[in-house]
Amino acid sequence: MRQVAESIGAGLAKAALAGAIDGEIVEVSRPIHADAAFRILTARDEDALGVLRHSAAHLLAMAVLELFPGTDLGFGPATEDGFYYDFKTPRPITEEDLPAIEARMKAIVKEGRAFARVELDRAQAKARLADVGYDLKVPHVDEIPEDVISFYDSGPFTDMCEGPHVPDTSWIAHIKLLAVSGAYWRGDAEGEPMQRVRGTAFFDKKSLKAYLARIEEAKLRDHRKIGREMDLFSLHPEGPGFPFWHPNGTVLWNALEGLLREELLARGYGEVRTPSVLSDELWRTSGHYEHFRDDMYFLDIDERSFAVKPMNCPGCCLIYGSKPHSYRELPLRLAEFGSVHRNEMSGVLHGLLRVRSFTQDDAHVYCTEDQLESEIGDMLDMTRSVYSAVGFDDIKTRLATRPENAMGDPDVWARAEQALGAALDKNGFEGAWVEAPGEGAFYGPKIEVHVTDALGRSWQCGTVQVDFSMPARFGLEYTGSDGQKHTPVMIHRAILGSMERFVGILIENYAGKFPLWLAPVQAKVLSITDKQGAFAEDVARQLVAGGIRAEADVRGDKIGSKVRDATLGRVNYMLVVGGREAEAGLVDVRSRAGDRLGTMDVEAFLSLARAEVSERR
RNA sequence: GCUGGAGUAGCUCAGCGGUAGAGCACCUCCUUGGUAAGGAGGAGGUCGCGGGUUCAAUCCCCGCCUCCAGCUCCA
Repeated sequence: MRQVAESIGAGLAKAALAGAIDGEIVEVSRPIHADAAFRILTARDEDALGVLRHSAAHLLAMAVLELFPGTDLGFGPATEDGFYYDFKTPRPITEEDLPAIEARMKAIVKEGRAFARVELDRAQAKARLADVGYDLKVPHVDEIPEDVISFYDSGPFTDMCEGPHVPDTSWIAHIKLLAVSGAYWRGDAEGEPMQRVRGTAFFDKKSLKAYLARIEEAKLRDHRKIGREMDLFSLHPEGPGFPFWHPNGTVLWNALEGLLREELLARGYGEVRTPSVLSDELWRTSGHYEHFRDDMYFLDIDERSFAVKPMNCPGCCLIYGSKPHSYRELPLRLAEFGSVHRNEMSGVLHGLLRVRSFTQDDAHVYCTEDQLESEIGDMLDMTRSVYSAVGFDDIKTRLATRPENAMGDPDVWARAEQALGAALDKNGFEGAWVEAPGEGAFYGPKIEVHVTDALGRSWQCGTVQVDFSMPARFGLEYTGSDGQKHTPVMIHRAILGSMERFVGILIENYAGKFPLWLAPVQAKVLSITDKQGAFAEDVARQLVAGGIRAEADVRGDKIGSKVRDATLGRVNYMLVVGGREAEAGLVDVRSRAGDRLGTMDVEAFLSLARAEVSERR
């Protein structure tokens, strides 16, 4: 392939880091067979970064083996953000070792060691692994389906690896080791403990720097830190994973609920509330007891066993089943801001992003199979509308299809998957969704909705799931136009997913600098001297009466100090009142960003602020 | 749940076998200053919890709890 690249042009040959033959990515040194479809990858290709990073993982292993002789290797793949390699070293690697490892890596980069592919059979592969002391990988050879097993040699280093790689180590100049952490051989907690060194690599210095800056920026935006600074929420040892919402955080929560309720009303939903504690039998009927009892909280009351709800759907099904239904009522759309509790493993808890009690902006729609596509379409439309209002316009979707252990008729599955796909196509996601084969729930296919935040990070939030199982389990029915009883299809959907998690994501997305309609403190009236104290407080009262969340700062500090505090407190508008303003009954308005909007009367500011709130700017 | 690390004032952190410190925040007083830090004073701590070692433990040891970084998991 290198010759082909050269024949096209010397520039291309130089830029060629890998190629693709019949869709499979390989290195440029690989021969091209007759009639093969091929392309040449340069740093600009999407797949190129993965090749570079996997090569960087090898580079890391080279350095570690040289610095820690006797190290055994685990796996070293590229990841979304970089790469890692798992090691079993004679002595533990610590953070302090990373600079030395990185320096050695950079020295090897300068050597420009080639990645030379060697192909062996199974027995040769095992012998070679044993020879270099990679004991962990020996049994793995038997699990490789191909008969030809490839190794990549770079100087004294060799590794069993599928490839492909960049031509030589000089390509991997822009690297950074980030962390060392515990891992297990093949991710098995019972297995061999290992150490994972993580890092990242880019083709150019600028991208690497930008990535590292993004990590720093993410730390500054950590919702746990901002949550404390803005007094939004707190967590306590008395309730690990159970967030406490403070007044400021509850403002955010209520604003989001308000937004969702507007949409629910417009889209023909009814809102319901169901109890948090329900009898065991319900959870046996729904199937949750069987599948998820380890994650549920149980309690005994009067010799009866109850469980705290881990999901809202069974309760909603009781509402549906409380009376007979006609096909004329369908689709029946029931929404619930439902608080659920799940006993997640202690190690996974993380601020608001992973909790044990959370509130889903849930809804269950009972409909016929024919109505699936239009109902799902409306849900996607609502998703787009809500996300756009909170500032997320970059939305990605995945369609998770029938898994191995699926229940129900495969034809019904196929039709449902078709309906989901069609709904995606017709609602602005055409060409923008990917299929995730086999990742659906056992009871039905689902759509996952991911948003991209201001730092380019992707978060899974919304979900739309078709359920062929639960209506039958609960014996739910409707009478069709034929006079016969039929079982409805049920759709579960959540737009934000979890209110807690979504607020956490929003905090990080905005770095706490919320648009006016979400901001806990929308305006602060700052007095310049004590003489304006009463006026400042009166202005704040007028603002509150006018529907704006306002406070007055009448401390004996200087105006500069008050501006600074309000700015750090992320208050959207500062209304400065000194002698001139108090005299004229005006306020001097300053935005959070520092723009001076001039003096105006309170009514003028109110109408400006109200417009901004109602438009959710 | 597993591996490793951490827990000292509201926050960020220093200290370290002889019962505790700074900055910011808070309170009081002085200052009344026009758009990102005016000054002085004061208050605030069972050094995460429980055991042990010691004449003496915030400090050393053991157990637990919580948090952090990963792993794993996420209906």
